Amino acid sequence: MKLKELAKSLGLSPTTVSRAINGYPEVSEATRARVMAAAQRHDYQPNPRAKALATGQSMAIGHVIPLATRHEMVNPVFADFIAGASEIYAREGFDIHLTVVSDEGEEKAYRDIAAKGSVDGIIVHAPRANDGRIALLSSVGLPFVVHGRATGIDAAYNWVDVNNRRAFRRAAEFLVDLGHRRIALVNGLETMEFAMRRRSGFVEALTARGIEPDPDLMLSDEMTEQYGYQSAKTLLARADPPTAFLCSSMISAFGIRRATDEAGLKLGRDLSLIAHDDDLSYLQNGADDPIFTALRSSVREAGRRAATILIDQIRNPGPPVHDLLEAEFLVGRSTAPAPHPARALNA
Amino acid sequence: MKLKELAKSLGLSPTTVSRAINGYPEVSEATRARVMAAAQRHDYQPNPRAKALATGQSMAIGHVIPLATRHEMVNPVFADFIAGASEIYAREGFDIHLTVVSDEGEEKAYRDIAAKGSVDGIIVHAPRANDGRIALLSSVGLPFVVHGRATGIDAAYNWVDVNNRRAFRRAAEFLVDLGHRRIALVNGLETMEFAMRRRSGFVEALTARGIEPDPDLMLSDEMTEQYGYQSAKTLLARADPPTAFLCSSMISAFGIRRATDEAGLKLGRDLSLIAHDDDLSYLQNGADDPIFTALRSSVREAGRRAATILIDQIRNPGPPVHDLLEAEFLVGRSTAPAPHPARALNA
DNA sequence: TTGAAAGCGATACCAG
DNA sequence: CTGGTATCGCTTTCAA
Repeated sequence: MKLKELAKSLGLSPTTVSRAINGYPEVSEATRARVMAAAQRHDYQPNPRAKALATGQSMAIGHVIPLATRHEMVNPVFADFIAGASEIYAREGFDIHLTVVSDEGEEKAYRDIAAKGSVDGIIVHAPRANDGRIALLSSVGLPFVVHGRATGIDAAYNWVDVNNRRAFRRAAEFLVDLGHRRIALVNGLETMEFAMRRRSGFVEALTARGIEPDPDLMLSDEMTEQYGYQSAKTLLARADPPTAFLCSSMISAFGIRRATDEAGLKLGRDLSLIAHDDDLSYLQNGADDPIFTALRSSVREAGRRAATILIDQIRNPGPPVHDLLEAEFLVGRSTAPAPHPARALNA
Repeated sequence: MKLKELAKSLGLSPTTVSRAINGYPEVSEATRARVMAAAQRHDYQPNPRAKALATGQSMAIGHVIPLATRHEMVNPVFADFIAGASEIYAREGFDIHLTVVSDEGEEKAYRDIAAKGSVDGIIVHAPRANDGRIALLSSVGLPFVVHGRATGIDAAYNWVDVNNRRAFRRAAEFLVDLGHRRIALVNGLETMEFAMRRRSGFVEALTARGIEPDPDLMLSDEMTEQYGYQSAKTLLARADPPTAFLCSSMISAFGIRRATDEAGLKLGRDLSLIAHDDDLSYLQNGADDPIFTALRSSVREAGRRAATILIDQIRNPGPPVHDLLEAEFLVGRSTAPAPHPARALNA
């Protein structure tokens, strides 16, 4: 069913029908009701491409997700973020236009999307320091929101981020307060902004507590299971192994768990976790494992907020908006002060 | 830059320029070269919506991913599958149109997509038995490929699937051959086709080896970490705990590992894994942890194949195509016959 | 409050 | 081989 047919079947002009459907005020309520009813009855769906061509609005949001070829699997965070965003999109009538690019192809991908005008706005995932994409998008004038932040950018831009620095500072403080002195940081690639922030939160905490951060205990790489495993294995083989791990991803954390397993150690559950919940209460009861639920709720919420901001920017462009989620990266599951499992090695 | 402008700048008609760019034969090679050069120079990108409106082809593939609200995180399999598919799409010039729907909204989502004609084809994820989506899509005549299979469908349709039954049969056989008699199946929701197939492979293997499958040891639910944890915890608390686990997802497997950890057991690495590799060689060397790489390569390959089939169907509709990937679901990492860790409970 | 007609940016038929 | 023009389905002035 197309607009013209609908119009004819009602004895009206396409103009009027279009106006009725799109809620223009200059249509009498009587005709509007008639039109709406008929539209319903015939299950009329306006052709989005025709509409887009006429209005210049595509009612679509682009998500470009970078795929490091070394990644063993796609970062689940992307999916959860998108799930959150799509709740908003669905409500507001936007579609998701997904582009998966390898690291090299990234700039070209953005350029193409902008040139083709296939979307009204873009979500930028996994920003890096001095990220060229931000300048690129600003220059083409396509609204965008960054999931995360990029330092080294002079222009203001929209972003949504969780409070990574604060989360890691707290996590590290927590470990220190449990009595740990040698804490390993198994971090993500520190070309990524979030990893840099996490590291600095970590260092801040140690320094504030009078502990000299040991560079040998601060690792950085793509966060695979393999990476967590190898890192932990290597670290535990040292003469002075760490007694706690602060890790930047659950996937890598599983690798760490495997390594401690193999070493015959029982980790004091010093596995890392991002929690949107702001307090440590679950650490005390431990009834539910909050790793996944917390991660999800945090990332989804970020997706929702980013989508909301982006749509708002599309509808009425204004000054950039920031949104810092007070998410937590919490540590461990043990209710008692953490044991120093590594001592078993030397025992 | 638009076609008309490009044409004018070349002193040609839009018609000719369009023909040159789209590779029509009736253009002299000289003009074509001129046109292509100019297009390059001006970074001309045809407006996809105008093109779509004119041709009736949207050059987009729809992926509809269902999101059970109970899921703690988005199934990473979707992302990896899409990553694989998008390799093909990128090459062939298709875009991805992503729709995330909650279980209830699903049928409507498909109906809308079909009615709006925003895509040239659809990938159906996570089919269920007697899946209504298949009849729906067949009836509207939109090309589609199912990732997985659905029984109870009379019409023929395109699908790509890994050999779940065979994989689980083999996995179970492997465990039996290691000496296990009480093997738990921690399966996915058995309303899902793949889970049903896995279960039947499992049962087949036991039966063939003269072991009566114990219904109490066969669990089915959404595959969360929590589910794996609770299942294992409950099972291990029995008077006659299982000595091995066959599990349907790595996420749940991590939960199982946690439970065995807590029980003071050292799993004989009876963790489950999908591997595209067809032999068991890595079980002997164990140098690398193949869980993630194998999963990824298998699912990505499925994505690639599905995309290939779908695009082919779009271009020249023909009889349905099946593609059964010979992926493996393998068990454990131990090179020696598995210990019976559960005995420790009774010791 | 309604309608006629001119776009939006491409494709494709029909002439030349 | 090249060009004029109708067309795709909808929106949006401009007139009535």
